[in-house]
Amino acid sequence: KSPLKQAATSHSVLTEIQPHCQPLTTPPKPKETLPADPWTPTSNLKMLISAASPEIRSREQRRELSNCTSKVLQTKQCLQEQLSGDEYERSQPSRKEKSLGLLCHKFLARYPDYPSTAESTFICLDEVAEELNVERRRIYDIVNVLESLHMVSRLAKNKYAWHGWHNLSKTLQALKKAGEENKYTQQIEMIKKREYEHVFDLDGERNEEMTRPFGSNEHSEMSFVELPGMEFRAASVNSRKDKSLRVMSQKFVMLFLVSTPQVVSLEVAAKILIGEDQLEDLDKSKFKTKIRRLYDIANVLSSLELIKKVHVTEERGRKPAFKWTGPEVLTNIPDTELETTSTTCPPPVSESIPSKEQCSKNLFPSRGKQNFTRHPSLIKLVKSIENDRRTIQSAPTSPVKISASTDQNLSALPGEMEQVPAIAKHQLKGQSKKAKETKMKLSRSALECNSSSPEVVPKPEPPRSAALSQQPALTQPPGVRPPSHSAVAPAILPHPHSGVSYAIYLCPSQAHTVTTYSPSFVLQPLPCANVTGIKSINSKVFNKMTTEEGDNQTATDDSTKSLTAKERPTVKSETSQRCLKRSQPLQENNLIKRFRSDEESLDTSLTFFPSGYLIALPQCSHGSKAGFSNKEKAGICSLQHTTYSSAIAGVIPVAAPELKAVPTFHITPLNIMLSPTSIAAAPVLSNSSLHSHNTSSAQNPSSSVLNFTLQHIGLIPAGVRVPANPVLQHIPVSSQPENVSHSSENKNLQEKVSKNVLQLLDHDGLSEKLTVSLSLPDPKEPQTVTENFFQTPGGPNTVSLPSANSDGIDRISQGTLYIPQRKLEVSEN
DNA sequence: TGATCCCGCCAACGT
DNA sequence: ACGTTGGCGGGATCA
Repeated sequence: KSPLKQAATSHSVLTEIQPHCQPLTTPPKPKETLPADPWTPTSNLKMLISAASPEIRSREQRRELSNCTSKVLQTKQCLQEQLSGDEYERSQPSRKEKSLGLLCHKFLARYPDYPSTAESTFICLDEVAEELNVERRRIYDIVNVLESLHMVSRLAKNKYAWHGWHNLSKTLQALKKAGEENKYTQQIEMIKKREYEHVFDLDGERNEEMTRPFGSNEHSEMSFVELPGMEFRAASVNSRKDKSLRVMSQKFVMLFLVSTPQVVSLEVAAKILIGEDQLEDLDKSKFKTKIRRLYDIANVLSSLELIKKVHVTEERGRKPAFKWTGPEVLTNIPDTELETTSTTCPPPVSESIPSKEQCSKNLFPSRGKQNFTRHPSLIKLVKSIENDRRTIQSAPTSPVKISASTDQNLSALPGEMEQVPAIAKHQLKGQSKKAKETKMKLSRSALECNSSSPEVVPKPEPPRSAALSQQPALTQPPGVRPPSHSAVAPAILPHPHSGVSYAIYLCPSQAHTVTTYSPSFVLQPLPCANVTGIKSINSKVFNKMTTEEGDNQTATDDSTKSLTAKERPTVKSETSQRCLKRSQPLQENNLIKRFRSDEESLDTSLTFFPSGYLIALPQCSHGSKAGFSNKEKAGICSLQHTTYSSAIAGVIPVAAPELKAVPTFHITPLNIMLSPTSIAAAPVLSNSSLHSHNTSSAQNPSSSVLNFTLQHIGLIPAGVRVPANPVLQHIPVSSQPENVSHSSENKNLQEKVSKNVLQLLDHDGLSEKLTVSLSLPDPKEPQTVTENFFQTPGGPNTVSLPSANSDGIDRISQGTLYIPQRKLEVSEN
């Protein structure tokens, strides 16, 4: 039966959070107080084995950590108790300490992230429940969600198998596919639209589409998505049927995977999950219940760091939402490879380091059997990382609940079974500073092996990254995104002033839900994207809607802007400071206030821009692997800070600066959320440096590489090829003149910039070109195109989207791309 | 307050 | 009949 609330039998160190210092409530069974791990009778043996297992050691570390924090909590509680006299019972286990999320962390901590595939790790629900000291009911909640991700599978009653993160990549791909098939993208838009109309339109006429928005509802009851090779196990004992939570969880995840700003509000999710087939009777209580369930799911997903809570600010006000922070999921991967290729998905806390093999293999994620020669520098890098890890994990450990066979496997296949300690980040939040330091130190060591400047520029980062992320981003297997945005960002952002050219590729499939920003306040007189030329079928609706929204948003925009500007000072760039001043709005007080209140939570309001990819066409590494200079880093950091959402979209693990040593493309996902402010205050670099870089750029990437890259990440279909260097192509840009350069000095740059090509690709692979006229950057601000692009909305720079190829525009108007000027703000916390 | 979401009743199942 | 699962929603907490 479910244990009594207070039946405090601490079997696991992990349960130490449970206050044992409360005398009144329930006399805690003083029974087993031995701190040792009573895991199993063979624990001694395991202990010996684990001495050699890095995995175990790291596990131990993690546990220590959580121990530490929990102890703090404990003492704190005890103190409280003493101080307040008899505050007996209840105040103790604060509600938060019993949260599903925390529980999930504990749960996850029990198992290796990447368990041996040879031996199964089993989960006995009873045991777990007992050891974690919770009712079994709660474990079900967790397990059900994990099951939906195929991280566990049911073997028999009360018995599950733990798979860890092995399957996640595949699962997500499957889910994404399912989501696409289910037309979730459209559904989301539908809901949003409906909602909008509901608010702003009082005229009836809404019900025709309300009832049957999506023509094909044949499926309508999309059931549990299973993985090939996974299902048999489940099938053995699983009497499918309900699985509501599981299915709900999957659907929820799908929503993230198919929506372009990967942000899903609870409300929308609930509506879709409720009514996708059934008539939309806005049953209040049903809705409420759904929301409750979604919270449950979200808590687990959050523990997995697949999502993160944010808030979207829309016309309606702040709405709870969640943002996908999990790995980017590629779509165009053939099923065959889906099944055979086992891509690894790194667990949240990036403490695991992929093996060399993984690293190199994943460098070119999921295109299958292609064999790539590892670049020497990469090998070196990986090696040093591995060394680092060994050092880090050299601490002795105590036994862990893993089957002995697993352990042996681990030692037999070092580097293969990387596991990532899941730290109870919740508990660590208060110690984010420390964590950050640790993280920085570690990342630095990694950076150093790359010979780049050791200075790691501290940057504002979301609180969530307080989690100990002991490994630099570059250690993440490609195709997967490290949990911490900051980790990836540097890589995503191309050298700020290298004079590199970029091609912008928009992925139409993502363009559906793209939102853009409509500047309506003084400081941004120029629209960032002039899409008026696009005559979309839907345009009427969206125009109307977006316009109003834009107006409504004005106030928010201001504050947003200020906020970002305020943060800017972190950037060590005199020029940027100048810039900042220039752009600093009058409402400084306001800003500061706002900033202060949000500085912890990084409540950055951001604007989404059309998704796509910024692909740097590097001048082949300038001969040296010269890392970012401090200044550069600063610039990068600042940028990354304001564009953190792009991190999620990381398709290619360009992440590590190290990779610069390898001639490669920097592909920056343009899942950009820009805050107008950041744009205005973007760092400025010296002209000279720009020019020098420009002139020095001799080599162009071979077109084959480019094509490969594009194909690889699914931007273009296999057959299609694009010119190696768009910059070399002269494409007349008509709209350019409007965006007047402020100085002739900049002409060169301007020309270069304006020649960048925006390539829109169709699902079918029919690609059309659109030239993007990237306006000339401010003469004094010789940034790369990338930055120009970033700055566009704020500064004098503008990007005119549909400037040339009318054909392409038409294509867009077919419905593949519309850019509602809805503004979406996302803030953490 | 509203947003969160813990708790545990109890029904549907499985054995 | 009894144990497992897990839907569900009241109402406690949190912000």
